[in-house]
Amino acid sequence: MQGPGVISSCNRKAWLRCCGGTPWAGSDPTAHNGGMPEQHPAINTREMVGSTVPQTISKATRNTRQRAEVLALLGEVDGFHTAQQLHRMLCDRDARVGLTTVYRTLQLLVEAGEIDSTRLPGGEQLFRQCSQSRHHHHLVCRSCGRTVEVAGPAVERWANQVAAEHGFTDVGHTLEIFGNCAACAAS
Amino acid sequence: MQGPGVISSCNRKAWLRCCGGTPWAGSDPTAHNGGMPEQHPAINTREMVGSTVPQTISKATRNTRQRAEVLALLGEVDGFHTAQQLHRMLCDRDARVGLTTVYRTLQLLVEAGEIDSTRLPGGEQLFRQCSQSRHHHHLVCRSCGRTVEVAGPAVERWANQVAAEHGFTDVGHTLEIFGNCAACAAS
DNA sequence: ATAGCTGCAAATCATTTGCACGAAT
DNA sequence: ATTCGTGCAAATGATTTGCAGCTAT
Repeated sequence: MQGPGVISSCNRKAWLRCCGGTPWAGSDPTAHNGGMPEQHPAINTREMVGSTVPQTISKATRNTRQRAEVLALLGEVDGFHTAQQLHRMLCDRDARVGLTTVYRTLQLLVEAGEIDSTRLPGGEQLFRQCSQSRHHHHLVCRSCGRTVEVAGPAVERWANQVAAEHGFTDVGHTLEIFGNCAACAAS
Repeated sequence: MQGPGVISSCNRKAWLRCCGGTPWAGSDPTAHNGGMPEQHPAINTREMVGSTVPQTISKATRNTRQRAEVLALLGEVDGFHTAQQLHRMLCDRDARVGLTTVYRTLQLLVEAGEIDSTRLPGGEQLFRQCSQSRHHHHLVCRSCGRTVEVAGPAVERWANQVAAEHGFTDVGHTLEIFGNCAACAAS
């Protein structure tokens, strides 16, 4: 049943089936990383910093403890995490925030443009406090989740141009690069 | 609750909530297209043809009627469709194939590399018989689903280079361009 | 014959929603 | 005081799986 190690969309939900680890663990059968201990928050790098992220949700009218908790956590962890993971982390630090609230807060933040969200090839939504306000993309390590924000002005231009050539307007795009980072390759 | 018309990840499952239409219908609040009649298979264009798609699933050992039906349908419709949509279409043409089988066949095809699959910003998986065997990307119309396969050698190089610069190996990437096609913009 | 298929029903799983209660303004 | 936020439980909806029966080979 296990498909080849390509970046295909097979093995769908299988990734998160192991609800404890990072969503990347074991995402690629060919990866060097078999299984890391549970509750191991992904170690990430942020190479293009730029602190522009406020400590309150602009759109929000009320500042509650749980929102503060979520915001605080987002400020501490780097890299992408699923709502479930973030919730688990909150539980681990006894932050007492309901899963529902985590989802709702995350959604608010995304709408407010204060956090980034992508999707795992498997379809699960990932969230990350983004340091850049401009449009950018991510280079994500398949095994540890280490993330690098990359800007690709050339790509933006190319995408817009291609779209224009075909008569498309209101163009937007999604682009993520996956790979194994040096650290993981070395280990 | 409605955010701006950007390609953000809000309004998640709301898209497919209306189980009858194409997943694109109403995907963008700012789109010109309100709601098209149900069961309206997306009209698509395929600009980079190249018939390399066999009529049998290579990996499969047995050729069953239902697989043939799925393959046939895939050969007729253009553009991306969800498994559910394809199944509905099969029902409409009295092809009598179970939803489960559609899912299983589609998965087989993806694993065999005979069809393409992407995800809607909302997370649902889309399938499309791809005409190019090489790696390529898609330019998808947000309202009608019209799809153009585009090759972006420069992007491939750029992605690989960026990844390499950061020490990443086994690089892969996903890239989709969304927009409103000329036809939809005109209507 | 017989290993694969198929499809129904039931199971998963992430995410959403209804609703009554608690908290921020 | 109100209105908004919270969280539990239940609902949703796409996708998967168990399993008994059917069918290509």
